[in-house]
Amino acid sequence: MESFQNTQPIYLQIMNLIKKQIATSVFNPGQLLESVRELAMIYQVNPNTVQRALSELEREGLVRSERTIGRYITKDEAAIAQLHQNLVDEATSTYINNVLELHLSPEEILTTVKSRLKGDNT
Amino acid sequence: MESFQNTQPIYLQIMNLIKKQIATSVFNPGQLLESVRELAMIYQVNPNTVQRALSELEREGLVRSERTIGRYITKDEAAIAQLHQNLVDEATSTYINNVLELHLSPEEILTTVKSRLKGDNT
Amino acid sequence: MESFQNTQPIYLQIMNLIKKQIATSVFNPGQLLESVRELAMIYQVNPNTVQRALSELEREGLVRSERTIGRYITKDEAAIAQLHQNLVDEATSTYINNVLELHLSPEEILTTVKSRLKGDNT
Amino acid sequence: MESFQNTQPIYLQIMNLIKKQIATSVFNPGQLLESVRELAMIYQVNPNTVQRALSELEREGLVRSERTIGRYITKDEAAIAQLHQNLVDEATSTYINNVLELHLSPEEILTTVKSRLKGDNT
DNA sequence: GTGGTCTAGACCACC
DNA sequence: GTGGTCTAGACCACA
Repeated sequence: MESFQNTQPIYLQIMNLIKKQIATSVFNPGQLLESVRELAMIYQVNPNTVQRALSELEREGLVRSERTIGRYITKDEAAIAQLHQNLVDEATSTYINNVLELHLSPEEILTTVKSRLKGDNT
Repeated sequence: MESFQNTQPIYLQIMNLIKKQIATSVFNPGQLLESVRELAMIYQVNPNTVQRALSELEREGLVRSERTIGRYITKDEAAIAQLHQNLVDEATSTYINNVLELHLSPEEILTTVKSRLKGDNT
Repeated sequence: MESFQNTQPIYLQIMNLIKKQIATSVFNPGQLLESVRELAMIYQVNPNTVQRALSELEREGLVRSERTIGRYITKDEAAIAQLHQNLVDEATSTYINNVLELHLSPEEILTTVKSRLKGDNT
Repeated sequence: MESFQNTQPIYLQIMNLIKKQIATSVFNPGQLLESVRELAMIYQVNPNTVQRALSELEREGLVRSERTIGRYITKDEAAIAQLHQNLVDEATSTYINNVLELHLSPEEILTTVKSRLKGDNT
């Protein structure tokens, strides 16, 4: 049985977006993040939703909050590297599961990826 | 600017599910599909939603409706092969865009996929 | 320098209250808890505040939430025993720090506790 | 029924702080206290709040005000000894009530305190 | 009915 | 200005 309506909570979407930006150095280690209110404006969501996303990121050690100042991206570059690796692994797992369900063999998967990487079609 | 709240319409989700089943021969070419009512029961959705999904599939030539009898999967095996190819390509494009955004080089992508295919960790 | 206004967040107070009730078998292992709305009525706070307290307890593994049904106290009796031990240790630490600040020697502390336990004055 | 939001009035917090300092000879018997204004600076609170705390202490006989000079700690060493005893007793009562609520037997309480006093883990 | 999420708006302490 | 907490009220999916 399938479960439709897979609407991922907005705070999780924001978390993942920021994670990606941390992992790809859009936000640099130790950098001061925009304030909750600014991010809420940017993302067009309620400040509480941003607050929750950032609290979760703090719990995961990727962000450190400093009251009366703001939030900093972690300086722990090892943690950032680990985050990056996790994102890559997750994307890869999802992809491979997808194409395995389409009955592609490992060899076919590799061939597909290779040809896609050579021919630079979007 | 990001757009959150990406609830994909249920009829699209059902379309994609059926496409996958056609492409992987869960449904065979020329096979008679379950009725709209039955599919609605199976997927736990409104019959109108199933109806819409099937109409779209018919527009794409993957399903053919025979009034008073029901709906058949297309016998056009070339179209099915093409569908399969499209699904693979789409998944591959999405994946590669994802990891390119994570700043992986083509070589790193290949390495990642290979290692994931060898060590068959879920 | 002292920091006055030590107002502990309500959701933490509720967490600690429920923890104590779990540790002392007011709530039994596996028992179904009152609903968020009921607890909000009982504690005279907003349902969101109760929700937060329970989410934290779930994160600590003391409560398990079952959607459409409610929340259960964990069946993990080892975890409950550990919780009980933690509460005892915390209370003891706080107490001993207090009386050490009052310049009591360990012998005096023991004497005080003993005499308090014999003479059953409240 | 529980009552949350237990913000203890600041003047009470200051009273208790000064009591502790009297009981532990941070302030000596007969010593001249800092002025209300100075204490307000030290504690970062409104002078009225300090005023109220000192008035209460005077009512309890622990402080004596000498107009145009200032406030003195009482010279009554018996009163100070009694104060010290009260603080110890109060802390002890609170602690023992806490652990009794956690269903510890008197023997277990003693064991817990002893072990905590030996292993001096903070 | 249940838990979960989101919004809008408020207040607080800190600086 | 900042982060943090709380309320009131709404909507959703699930059963």
